[in-house]
Amino acid sequence: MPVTDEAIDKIKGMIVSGELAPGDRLPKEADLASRLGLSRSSLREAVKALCLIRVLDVRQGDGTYVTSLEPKLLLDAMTFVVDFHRDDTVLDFLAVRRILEPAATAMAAQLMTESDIAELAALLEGLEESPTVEALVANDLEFHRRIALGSGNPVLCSLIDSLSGPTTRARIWRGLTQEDAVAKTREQHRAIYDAIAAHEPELARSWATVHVAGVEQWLRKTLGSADSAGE
Amino acid sequence: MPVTDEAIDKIKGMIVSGELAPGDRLPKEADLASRLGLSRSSLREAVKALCLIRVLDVRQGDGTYVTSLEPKLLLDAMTFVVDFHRDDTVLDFLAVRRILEPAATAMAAQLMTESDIAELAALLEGLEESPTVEALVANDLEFHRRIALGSGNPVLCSLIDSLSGPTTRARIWRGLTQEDAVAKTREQHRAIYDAIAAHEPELARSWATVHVAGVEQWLRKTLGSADSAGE
DNA sequence: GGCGGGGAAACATCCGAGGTCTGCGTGAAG
DNA sequence: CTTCACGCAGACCTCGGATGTTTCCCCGCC
Repeated sequence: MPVTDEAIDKIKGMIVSGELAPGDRLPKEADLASRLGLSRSSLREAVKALCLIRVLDVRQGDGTYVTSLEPKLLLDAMTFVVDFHRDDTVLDFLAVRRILEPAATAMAAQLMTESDIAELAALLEGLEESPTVEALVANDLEFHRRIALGSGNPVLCSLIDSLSGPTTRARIWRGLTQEDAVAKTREQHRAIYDAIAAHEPELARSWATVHVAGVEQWLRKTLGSADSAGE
Repeated sequence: MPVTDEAIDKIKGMIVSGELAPGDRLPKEADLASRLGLSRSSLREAVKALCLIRVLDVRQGDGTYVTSLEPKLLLDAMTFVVDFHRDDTVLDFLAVRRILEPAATAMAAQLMTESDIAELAALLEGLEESPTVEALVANDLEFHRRIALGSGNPVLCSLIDSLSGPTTRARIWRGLTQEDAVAKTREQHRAIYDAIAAHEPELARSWATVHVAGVEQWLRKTLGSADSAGE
């Protein structure tokens, strides 16, 4: 095994074992390198890798620190990974969302406070009559994020957030701006909101299911026709 | 932004844009470095980082290649991330499993073939009467993995697989080997299997829910008493 | 046709030098 | 006494080159 991978494992081990706690500062490059028995160059590769997944945080002129290791932080890194997936797997991701979002929505219907709900309403009201694509995507994303947040489970929230990555979503909306899809989406968002505001978990779950399934169905049709047209 | 991060983005861009397809080979370090306008050292840091999340695959003496980018490969990297989470977030992860596993089990009940089901049965039979902790964990993990695989959705499968990381699971089992928990778990596995074999999605879903919720409840109690005892 | 040797290519590792940024103590000005 | 600018030390950033290791593949031999 390359020394760099070994270094990654060792640093991981130091964190998992508790030797390095969240927020702790690592020894300086030179010291840690000699302690792990490798060169600074190789150590830097290991640190950079752990940096990409948000486990370490290097600050130039200061030092290298262990991040808070909060679920949100670590799962956010997954967004980066999801970006790499090609169109033919989008449906699989959407199917997972179809499982997670209704559950999160039901939980949110039970847990969201009145002020949370008021903010959700403001979000819906804040959308123009004929919004730009960017505004639409941002609003849609924020709406679902607020609900996921309302589930009270940070892992669930981050996961949903990552799965509906900006790239995927933007790509979908780009073709969805036509027709009456915008109006229908708005209606469904409103229905989801109403169910949450009424604290009706099962109703909220159903509307969320309908909503995601609608997107899924539309996407399936679009991809299908694109396939037959393209090849 | 550091040149290394820039390089990561550029390489990512080359892949997402299609300039580099899965399986393609990257230019050699020296060439790519000069093309991206940085030194080999810095480029190597970028490559190493993308390597950790399984986007690139470097083979000494050969070259650097783009991986298949399959969901399984990329989401497997998440296992690495999940390992970093501390005990106090395990419940949140388990709550997500409680959402995903029943759904996957229901899907599996509809989709698994007779030969798949036969293999699942063999797995259950293969467990000794008084298994070691290692055997128990391996068997349990494999049982749930097969079911997740049977859902037909690779993303869902990998996600479930990652969430029930070996570390977490092992830690749970370590305290669960006593008492009648082993027998109860075996019973529930059997019930899940029966429901799948009978192709009864809703029954399978319910048993899976019961199963995961049981673990969740037990863990909540254990963590609770540990907290009150420890502090 | 099969097999083994040898060379070329590419990555792995290390080292050392200069550059840049940050945090913080110091000291003067208000 | 408080505030702010200055400057130093520490730590990371980037670079270029040199050497070791592994793999691939062509070529000659059996």
